[in-house]
Amino acid sequence: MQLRSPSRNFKEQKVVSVTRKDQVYTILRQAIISSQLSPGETIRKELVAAQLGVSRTPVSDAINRLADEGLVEIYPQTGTFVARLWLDKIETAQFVRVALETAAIRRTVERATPEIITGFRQNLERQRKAAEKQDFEQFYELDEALHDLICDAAGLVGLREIASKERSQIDRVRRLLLHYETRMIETLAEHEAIISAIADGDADKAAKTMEAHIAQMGKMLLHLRNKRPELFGS
Amino acid sequence: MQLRSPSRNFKEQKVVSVTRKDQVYTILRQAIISSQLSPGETIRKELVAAQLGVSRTPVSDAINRLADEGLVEIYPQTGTFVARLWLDKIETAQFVRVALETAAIRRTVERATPEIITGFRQNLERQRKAAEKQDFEQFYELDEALHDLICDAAGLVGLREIASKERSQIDRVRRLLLHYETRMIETLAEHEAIISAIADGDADKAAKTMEAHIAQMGKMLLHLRNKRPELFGS
DNA sequence: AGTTGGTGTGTAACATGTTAGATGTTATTG
DNA sequence: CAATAACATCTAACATGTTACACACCAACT
Repeated sequence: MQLRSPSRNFKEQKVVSVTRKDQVYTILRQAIISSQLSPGETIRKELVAAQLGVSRTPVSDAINRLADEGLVEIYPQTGTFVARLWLDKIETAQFVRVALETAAIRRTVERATPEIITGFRQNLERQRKAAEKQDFEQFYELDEALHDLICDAAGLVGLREIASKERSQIDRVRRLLLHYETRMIETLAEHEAIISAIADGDADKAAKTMEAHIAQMGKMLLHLRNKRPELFGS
Repeated sequence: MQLRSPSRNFKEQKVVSVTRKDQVYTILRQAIISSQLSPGETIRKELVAAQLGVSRTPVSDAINRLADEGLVEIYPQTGTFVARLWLDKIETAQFVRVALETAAIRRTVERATPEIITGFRQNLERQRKAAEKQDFEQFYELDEALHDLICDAAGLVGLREIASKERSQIDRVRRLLLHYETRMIETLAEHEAIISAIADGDADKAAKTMEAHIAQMGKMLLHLRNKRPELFGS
């Protein structure tokens, strides 16, 4: 018997081992965030397991992780549900998002190389095209990608993952809002202002613009609650 | 058969259902953060299960959660280890901590009532006593509690849990540092400066002071790596 | 001696069986 | 008829059995 300790031989945490629970997690998360599964809807582990052709174990593991993330609510011995929208939790998520992304953008301003700026502008160009085509889904994906790019440009290992996780609540709300109001033109203008500020090296302006950009969602949220109260909790 | 949907009848998420996996999680987390389990050490699920008198399932669940939190490293089909210290991850955790806590303190300044300020000062008083007694552990606990109090005072549901989770890496490092260097006097002074700034309603000063306070840890970290390189990864 | 390939072992991942408890329903009682 | 208690049912939680795979070890070959 040999005690194996972590050593250099390990394929250093890069093999993003795609276990079944990871796959199930990704599928369910996507389904929840995209509102394919509605807030409040029941999730039957056994059914999910059958549909995906796996046993209950990886499904349970995936759901536990989603519960940590606040995307599902588990009531012990009773049932599992897609998390409803809780205004106070969304408020906290917004706060965290603003805090992280404004801080990240300040670092990004310090570190942005011409190549990185070019990457931003390419994304903006594609956003413009998507906006012209009225392709909401595509525009939304590019929006998320841009925020990820800015996070990455801050040059901190794992920051994107953390930010993305904390953003999941908000991403879900935004998807729901997509069907009611789009603001694509305004959003695009805001993105352009942010990138310009970064290109100009103006950290304060970039942060301020980002903050205002993120804050936009608040008003629309109340609008959604009036139209679809069943999606909300408490 | 009746489809149960989440309703008001539920003991609304307050019964912090203490399942076994939660208990195991708490025990292991505490053991890791307190360095009772050293970075790099092997964790044998079966052994842990036997020691705690439970089956492998709740242990696995707890460890999965700890892996999400970055406190353990799971190598599929190979083994599970207490996470080693990775400078780049700690750097990211520091960044996140600064971002969240400076943002939180700005809100706290706006909302701090006399009662809340009194709570802060009571904590400081106990810190002073602990410092006089050279009671490192007690002082450290009060330190964490103060940061939690400030988070709570920001008035955002769940913020403390998020901040606490993102802080776990750093808490672990601080515990290890405790044995080498204490800085209790200086730390106490920094805490007092932060609270004074809050009491004065000076948000900028409070945030600046907090940032400087958190940044202190950086230097000591390199010191630790020289003394205990085996705790570090990469 | 260093490299390569086969083999054994131990572990996480996965599957499935069992238990406990929360809730809805029905029966019972005043 | 309302309140309450017994019951049925469904689900997550927990236990345990099985499989697949990563790594260590060793032998054979260059």
